[in-house]
Amino acid sequence: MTTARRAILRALENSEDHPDALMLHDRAKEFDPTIAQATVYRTMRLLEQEGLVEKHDFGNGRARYEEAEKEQHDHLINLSTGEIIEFHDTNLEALKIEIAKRLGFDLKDHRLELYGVPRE
Amino acid sequence: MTTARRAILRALENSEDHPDALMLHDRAKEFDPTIAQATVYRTMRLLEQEGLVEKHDFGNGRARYEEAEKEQHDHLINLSTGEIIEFHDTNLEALKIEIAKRLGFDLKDHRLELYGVPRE
DNA sequence: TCAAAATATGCGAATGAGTTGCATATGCAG
DNA sequence: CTGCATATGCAACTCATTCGCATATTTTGA
Repeated sequence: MTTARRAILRALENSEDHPDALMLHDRAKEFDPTIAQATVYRTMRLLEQEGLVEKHDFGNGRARYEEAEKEQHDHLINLSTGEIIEFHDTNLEALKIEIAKRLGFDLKDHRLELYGVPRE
Repeated sequence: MTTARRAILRALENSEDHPDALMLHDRAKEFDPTIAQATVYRTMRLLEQEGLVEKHDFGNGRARYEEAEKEQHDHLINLSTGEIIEFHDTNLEALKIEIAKRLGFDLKDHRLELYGVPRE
């Protein structure tokens, strides 16, 4: 556990949004001003492999991260604002598992993103 | 309509899988041996913007494409083999729309991929 | 507590998918 | 056929992410 890693973890804890590596680098600099981007990338890869962090691709080139502790949820992206809304639906979870089973698979992972615009 | 574009369209028609730009480039070379990668990228971007092609990211860095005419479906990726299986589930479609609505949004697009291993 | 071994860091260079500038080639309208 | 608009090939460029390597920081264990 190094200064750099502590800085990244703190930056992550303080983030309510879904930051990308650049944002995390900026935020981590507050706790360790000399931290390098490469370290952020390396640490995020590590955290992802350890299952402590989830990596998402919301479609604009940069990977975005969130802590993995929370209960299972998916994302809805507001196309008007870019805002990301988390949601959970039990029926949906069950249905995903059931569909995989029907096709002859055990579901190991999944990815669901809804893209929508606010209803006027 | 140029030689290069015809070559790419034929390569696409002949593809039952979900090829990436490199694969399409290789396959298109059969019809136009001098075609450049840049042309494949440019053409795929065009086709995607026109809505004739769908672009997917199944998670290994290269975008993958399929013709867009078919009816709506999602993908299950076999983690053991990389094989991609298409499926359609009406309940799932309805549920996605309903969830978006519940959150106050009109669903414009979505992305669902299931990752699984064959049940032994 | 301290030195050696192990691991992580910062830096800049490298990678790899996708894009772009530009001079040339091709397609199409008249 | 000619002229002009558009597309192509090539090589150079982006941009996110990764890597090599020399140095710095942590950890181990005597």
